[in-house]
Order: sequence, then structure tokens, then C-alpha cells
Amino acid sequence: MTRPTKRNPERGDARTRLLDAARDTIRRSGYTATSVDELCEAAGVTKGSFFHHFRSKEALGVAAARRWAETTTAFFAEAPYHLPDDPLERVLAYVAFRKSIIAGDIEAFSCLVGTMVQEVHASSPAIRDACGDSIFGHAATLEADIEAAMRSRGVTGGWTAAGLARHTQAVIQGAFVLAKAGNDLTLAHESLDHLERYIRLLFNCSDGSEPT
Amino acid sequence: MTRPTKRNPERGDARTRLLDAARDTIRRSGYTATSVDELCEAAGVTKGSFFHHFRSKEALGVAAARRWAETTTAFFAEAPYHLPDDPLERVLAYVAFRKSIIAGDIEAFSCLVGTMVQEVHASSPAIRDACGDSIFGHAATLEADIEAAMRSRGVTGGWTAAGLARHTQAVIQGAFVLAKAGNDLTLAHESLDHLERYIRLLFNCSDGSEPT
DNA sequence: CCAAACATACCGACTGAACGGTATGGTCTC
DNA sequence: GAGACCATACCGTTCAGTCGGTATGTTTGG
Repeated sequence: MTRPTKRNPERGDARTRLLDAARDTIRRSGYTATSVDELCEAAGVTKGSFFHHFRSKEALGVAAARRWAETTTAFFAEAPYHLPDDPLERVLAYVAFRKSIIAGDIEAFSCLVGTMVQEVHASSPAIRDACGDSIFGHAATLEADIEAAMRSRGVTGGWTAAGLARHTQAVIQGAFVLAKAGNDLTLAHESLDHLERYIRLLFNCSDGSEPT
Repeated sequence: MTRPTKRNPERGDARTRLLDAARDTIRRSGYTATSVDELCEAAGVTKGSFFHHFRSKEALGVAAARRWAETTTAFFAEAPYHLPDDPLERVLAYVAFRKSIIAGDIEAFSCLVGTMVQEVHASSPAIRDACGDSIFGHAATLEADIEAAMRSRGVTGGWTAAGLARHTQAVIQGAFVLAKAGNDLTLAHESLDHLERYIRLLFNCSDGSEPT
């Protein structure tokens, strides 16, 4: 319960708890359906504290998206899919890793910024851009491996590393939509399997499911 | 402006206008951010009329999703992608058709039920299921062509026609999310190009972009 | 080293507008 | 004249946001 100091103004306890509550509640109910009061109660703070840390609900949305970008960047940076020596193996390991973390409750694995941006893309450019930065920034972390894989396998075609990286994110976002619509997370697994198969085919690499 | 009759109770003018307003407004702002008053004003009806036709806002959401399923079913049934004799060509023509209708404003081409289900999947099972029926019902219309293509080309693998049909919908939904996040509809085109390439590769069919 | 001056963090009652929904009564059609 | 259709006034609740206040840290002047 350390109080924030002038040198560490971002470390306010209430601010962090509000951001954590926003992450969980917005993933479950969406941005608009999440009220400031609800957030305050979940975080165990008062409304005065909320508006001390955030100018408005929209400012909280932007901060939540930025924090999401930070935490996911750290999470994926430490994930084991970077270990293989071969860049293509790293790309495939990324897809496998994304599939492996789709488990448990939908709120636990779905994407905060993908959920938010669908709601606010027209009404709040600030939140929309923060969500876009998170999604496209994450996509960009895949580019180097895809690029290296293209070079090492001599693969070219009517597509780019950046474009394929973005496509992986589209498949993942779409997989979440289908999982929610069908209330069944194996629908998401299915699309990630197709994504893996696509990448293997792009790189002329057996997918282990050829007819015997 | 024919008034509805007892024999034709679904044809009420106000009801139809409310459903049209719901389609447009929810696609732009989302379900929760769309108020009943706003809908009434957009449809040019009063609140009494709204609650005469719909028991609740949730009931309107369900009706809007069902109507979306009906209108999209009719729209795609009449689309030209069914014309080719070869089933694989029909599947590819479907993807090309989906790409071609992604133009203009995001609200004009994005998916009502995909937007809604992200928001309400946890809070309203009724709307969620209606959205699911729309998405998976549409996916099912692709199964026969995919199945026929698999048979005619002798393609097998660790996937099914139904699964690939669902995956196409995941890619399309994800493409909408990225288009909204980047405020750029060409991001959606890009993912549909990858989907087309995937299908061609699955069926051992040149994608016209081999190195020369 | 102390204390005044200031900055930051937090509290909770309050506000006016907007929310979903209701009650009631009128009008038009069969 | 029965019932479908629509209008309007209204209800209780919840919404985002405000504001005066307190408590506790940090800075600074002597």
C-alpha cells in the first residue's frame, strides 16, 4: 500500500486497481456497459479517486488500452515461442502458443482492445487509436521472424511479412468473435489450426496431414 | 406506408423502420450505446410504438439479429458468386465477392451480429444465440460448395468443409476488427487476400503469384 | 532540524441529464 | 366494437461528472 510519490506518480495504488478492474470488466461486458461506479466498486475506490486519476471515462479507456499494450508486450516477450533457432519454427510456435492460451473462460483469454475498438471506433478516436496501436504494435513483433523465414526459405509471393503479421491478428480477433458467438472456445482453436496450416503451406512445409 | 393487418402482423411499418434504424445505429455505435430514444427518433416513431412492437430493448436486439440473418441470407443467395460451374470457383468467387463489398464507410459493410455479440455474449444469451445463428447459418451455406470442391479435387486433410466454412467467417470478422482499429478498410482487403491464397493452396491451385 | 507551504491522493454526497420501461388514452381498421 | 397501432406524460434508476473537503506526503526557508 505504498503511496505514490512525486518521483513515481504512476504508482498510485488506486490507479492500478482501476486499470485492472477495467481490463476484467470491459472484457466481460464491453466498454459502454461498464459504468464508472461499477469500476470503482470492483477496484475498491471511490468516485473521487477515479476522477482524480482519470479526467474522464474515455481517458480511462485510453489508459486501459495503453496498459494492455504494455502488459501483453511483456507477456509475449517472455513467452517460449522465441526459443527455436529456425525463424519459421518461431512463427509456428507463436501460433501454437496463441492457441494454447485460449483456455478457460472467454473473459480470461479474449482481447481487451479488440473488444473495445469494435464499440468505440466511431465515437472515440482516442480509444480507437490506442487499441490500434496495441494490435498493430503486437503484429509488428512478428515481422522480423516472418521476414527471416521468407529469406531463409526463399519464399516470395504477392504478400509481405507485415501483411501476414497483420493477418495473423485478424484471424485471432475473428477467432474470438466466433468463440463468443458460439460460446465455445474450440471454435477459436479451429481457426488457429487453419492459420497454422496456411503458414505451413505458404512456406512449402508439410503440415503432417497429407493423405497416407 | 400500408398499415399492418391482423393477417400480416410482421409488416408493421414502425417495426420495420425501428429494425432498420437498429441495424444502422448499432453498427455505428454498438448495442449498449444505442438508446431506445435514439432508435425511436431515427425511426421517426414514439416510445409507445417501440414498446408495442418489442417487449424490451433486448427483444429488439434479438429481432435485429434475426432480421440480419434473413436479409443477409437473401442478399447472398442472389449474389453472382454462385454462377461458376466448378465448386472451387464458387468458393473463391464468394471470397472475392466479400472483398468487393468492403467499400465505403465502415458502418456500411461491417457485420451487425459480429459487433453485437462481442458486447453482449456474457450479458444476453438470447442476443448472443441469435447472433451465433446468423454467423454459423451463413457459414453453413458455404459447406456444400467446399465439400464438392474437396470431392472433385480429391483433397483431404486434417480439416472439414464445415470447419473451413467457419474459418472463412472468422477471417471476415477479424478483418472488420482490424479495419476498425486501423480506420482503414484496405486492412480488411488484405486479410481476404490471404484467405483466398489459403484456399487456393489447400486445393493445390495456383494463386497466380508464383515467382517468375 | 523544524515548521510552514504546497502537492498529491483520496473521500462521498451531490447534480442534471439520460436511461429503460410503464400507464393511459386516443385513433384507425377490420 | 374489438383489437392493433401509436402518442405522450411520466416513473424510478443509473449515468458520467463535480465539488468541497481531509489526510498525508514532499519541498523549502530560516
